[in-house]
Amino acid sequence: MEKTATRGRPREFDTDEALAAALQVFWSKGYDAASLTDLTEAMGITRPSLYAAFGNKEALFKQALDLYESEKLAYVQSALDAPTARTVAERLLFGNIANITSDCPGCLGVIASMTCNGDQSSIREHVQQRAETSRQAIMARMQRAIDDGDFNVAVEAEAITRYLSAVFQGIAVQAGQGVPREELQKIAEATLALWPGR
Amino acid sequence: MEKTATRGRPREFDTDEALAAALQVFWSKGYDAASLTDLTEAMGITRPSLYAAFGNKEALFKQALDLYESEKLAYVQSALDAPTARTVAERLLFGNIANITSDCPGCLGVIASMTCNGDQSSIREHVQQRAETSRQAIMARMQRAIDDGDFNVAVEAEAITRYLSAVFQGIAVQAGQGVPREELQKIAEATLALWPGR
DNA sequence: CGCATTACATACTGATTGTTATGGAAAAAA
DNA sequence: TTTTTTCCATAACAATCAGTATGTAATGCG
Repeated sequence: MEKTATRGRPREFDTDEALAAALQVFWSKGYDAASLTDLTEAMGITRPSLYAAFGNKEALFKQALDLYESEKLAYVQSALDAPTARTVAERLLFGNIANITSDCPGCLGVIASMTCNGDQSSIREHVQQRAETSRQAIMARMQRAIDDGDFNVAVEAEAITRYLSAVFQGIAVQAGQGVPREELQKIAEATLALWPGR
Repeated sequence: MEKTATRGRPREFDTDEALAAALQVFWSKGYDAASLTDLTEAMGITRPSLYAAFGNKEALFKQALDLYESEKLAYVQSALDAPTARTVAERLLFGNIANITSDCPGCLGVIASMTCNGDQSSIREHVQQRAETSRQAIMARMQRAIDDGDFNVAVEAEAITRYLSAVFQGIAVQAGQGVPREELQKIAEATLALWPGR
């Protein structure tokens, strides 16, 4: 733990605030398009301070992603705790919409996974790995729902999960295109209206 | 028409081939990430030749988008000609998957609309305008299907169109993440299994 | 106080971006 | 052939990118 090594000149900015500002930038622009100038201006710090505090751009992004997950994606856990497959889907979709339309349009996960398609890009792998973790959790929940008899037609856990993810991601794409929240909610409502079971 | 103003030295490359190569690059990398070096190498021409033949990067992209629409999106028209709402959806979804998994993963429209989120970026507007045109056509088709009694539940044309678009885009996103074709097809099959009507 | 340590501010690095100026090569028109 | 027009090849352009070297200011410790 490096809690209080308060020797030398103290920092003039709050690390958490700066990270939140960086998250905002990454969220609205994506990884590649977010330049260090954009970041430092939004964070209110200089380049050397950024590197001293966060390492480099990639490390900063990963820390911003941590913040994003802990702050913005609490609804995923809430969804997993829902009693039936339908309510799981309901919470996921509407939680996603609320999350998406809160500050900036679009979903950071979707944005980042498409934005940085350059070469090796460990960022891409990193984002996808996190998404995969969530997907596995949702799929396990769907399997339990199948065992519980939540569905009134035969479904596979993986297929229904990928289907739900597709609607989820499509909503994020359309949000990024400027589609208003009410229309996004209609997508979610339509999905739930077609949902095969309780 | 500027067909044969064959005065002076003739071109040493085929414009259509070069444009097809450029499309390939834009498709796999997106607009911003596709550098002039990437483009000229893939096209087999030099930078000045590119600028003489196509104008600049933005104009090249728009011409590549024209080629993309005419070559790859024929299935949209085919889908609009389908007899029922269900078959329209079927052709759209499977046509999309076939298109997506043919050469490079991902959908150029989705990729481009998310990739270039920088500032004004007329590219973004351009892509979205084309997508909007397709969406309007699909929505009109869905309205006709409603009038024809294709649906067995009450639906709005805009809502069902946006829902279908969301699945469509979600499939493209997952394709870009490397999800194999069979899984994408399961998404389409699930969507059709839940489709409310004929 | 003086010293060590840490952070800030300015300005720079080398690489890469899209775009273009310059000079030579090739082919039709004179 | 000479001229004219268009193309290709090399190399440069200014701007921007991520990342740093350097010097100074501010703190805690002795």
